[in-house]
Amino acid sequence: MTLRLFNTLTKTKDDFVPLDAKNVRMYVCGPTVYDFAHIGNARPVIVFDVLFRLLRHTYGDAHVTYVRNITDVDDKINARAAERGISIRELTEETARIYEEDVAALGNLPPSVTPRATEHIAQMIKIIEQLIAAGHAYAADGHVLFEVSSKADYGKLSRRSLDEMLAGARVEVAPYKKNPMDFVLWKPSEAALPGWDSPWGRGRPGWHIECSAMAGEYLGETFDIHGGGIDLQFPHHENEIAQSEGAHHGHPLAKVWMHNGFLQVEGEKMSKSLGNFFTIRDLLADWPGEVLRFNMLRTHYRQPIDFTVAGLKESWKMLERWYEVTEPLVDPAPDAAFFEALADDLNTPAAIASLHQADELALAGGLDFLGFSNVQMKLANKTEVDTVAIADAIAARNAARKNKDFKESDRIRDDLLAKGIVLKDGPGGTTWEVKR
RNA sequence: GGCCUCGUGGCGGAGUGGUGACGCAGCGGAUUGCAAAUCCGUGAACCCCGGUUCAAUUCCGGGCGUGGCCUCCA
Repeated sequence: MTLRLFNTLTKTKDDFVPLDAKNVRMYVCGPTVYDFAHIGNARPVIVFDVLFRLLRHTYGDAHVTYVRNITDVDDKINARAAERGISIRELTEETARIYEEDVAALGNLPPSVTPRATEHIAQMIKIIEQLIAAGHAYAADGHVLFEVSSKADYGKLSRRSLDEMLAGARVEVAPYKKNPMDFVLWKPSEAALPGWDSPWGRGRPGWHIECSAMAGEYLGETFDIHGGGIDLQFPHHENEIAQSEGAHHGHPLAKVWMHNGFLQVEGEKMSKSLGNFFTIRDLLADWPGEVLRFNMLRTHYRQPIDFTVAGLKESWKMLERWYEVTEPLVDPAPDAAFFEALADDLNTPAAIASLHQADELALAGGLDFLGFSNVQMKLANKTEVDTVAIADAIAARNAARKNKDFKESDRIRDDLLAKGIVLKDGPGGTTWEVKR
């Protein structure tokens, strides 16, 4: 089985050949921790978690390093902390903790390393010094800026030239910039804001440098896969490339760049003003994490996805049916069709479709492989109801049915239904579930 | 305005130069005291206009529409 991945850099789907099969390396941009993560943020986490699982399966658990950072220094963070009247540290710690809980509830494995930006300031400063030495950056007015014109291939990831970008021309014009497209690597910090001593005075990093620093620290100059949302392609990833390659004598940052598509909600852009803005936490209150995860994987990662309640219901139904079939199995293993689908650029919809044709063992194996455990589904179905009272009612109803007292048996059934309990009479007896 | 993305049946969603996946819903049947659940069966699609070809949903060109980026809202 050969893994094939679509590379945004080349726009082609190529065979994946690791730089070092003993240590396959992947970096995915994590959250800036200033607020709850929303369902759109969940997509790359889930998608690249599946890739992480597939890489571990292929190369061995001990031979894959997956880094997903936490950005805990940012102007949005500063603003939010001031707004809430709490310290920056309190805000970032609280938000990061919630984030970890949320992504765990969605069935994601923890990455190998979860570095924090504020713990890598020294590495950022080092890269900036290297960039200045290499003629890719300049200090001006307390700032350090990356000089985009110094790198001939700037724009190669997003396939746009400097001329094209300037044509759009809505960039911030600052007097200290040589070129309007030059972007900030380091900027001065006033006393009230977080700051670190640097060769350019007390300051704080620009937006993109933290990823270059952390990727370099844990994965080396060049690694295998860099992932993130398509919205990060420009400017974030483009600038990461410029910084890392500029500091590393032009050595490529990542061999394969992968980008997941955008998410919409009920056919519309998710936004607070439209009232269709959902945090992961909101959704977890109403839906098992597995259902949210399954719903995400039913669409190929590069396609746009429309997140709908109807889709969630369908996902729940499919999962539940499968769980009923697979529950007693102990030693599951996915089949070849399943892996072939995943190996083809992470084609999760095709992999899921293969499960409909699979035998029970392969079905259970496929579900397990994709991170579906059934734990939350069971909880969602059994919590906050009186299971003893339900069992009693079922016994009473079955006794009535035996006596052909259907008026009484139907009364009991309707009574339970009114409490949100649906009965199912199967060949093995009567079971129940919570109505949705 | 520039660059890019996507457009498949009621819905979701793969895939392919020629025998039209799969799932959900629907419909028919089995089962059931009646339902629900379950099982079996089943109709239905490739945005528009050109081009290439014996043959296009699939390749090429144009158009229309969706969405994204160009503004440190993923």
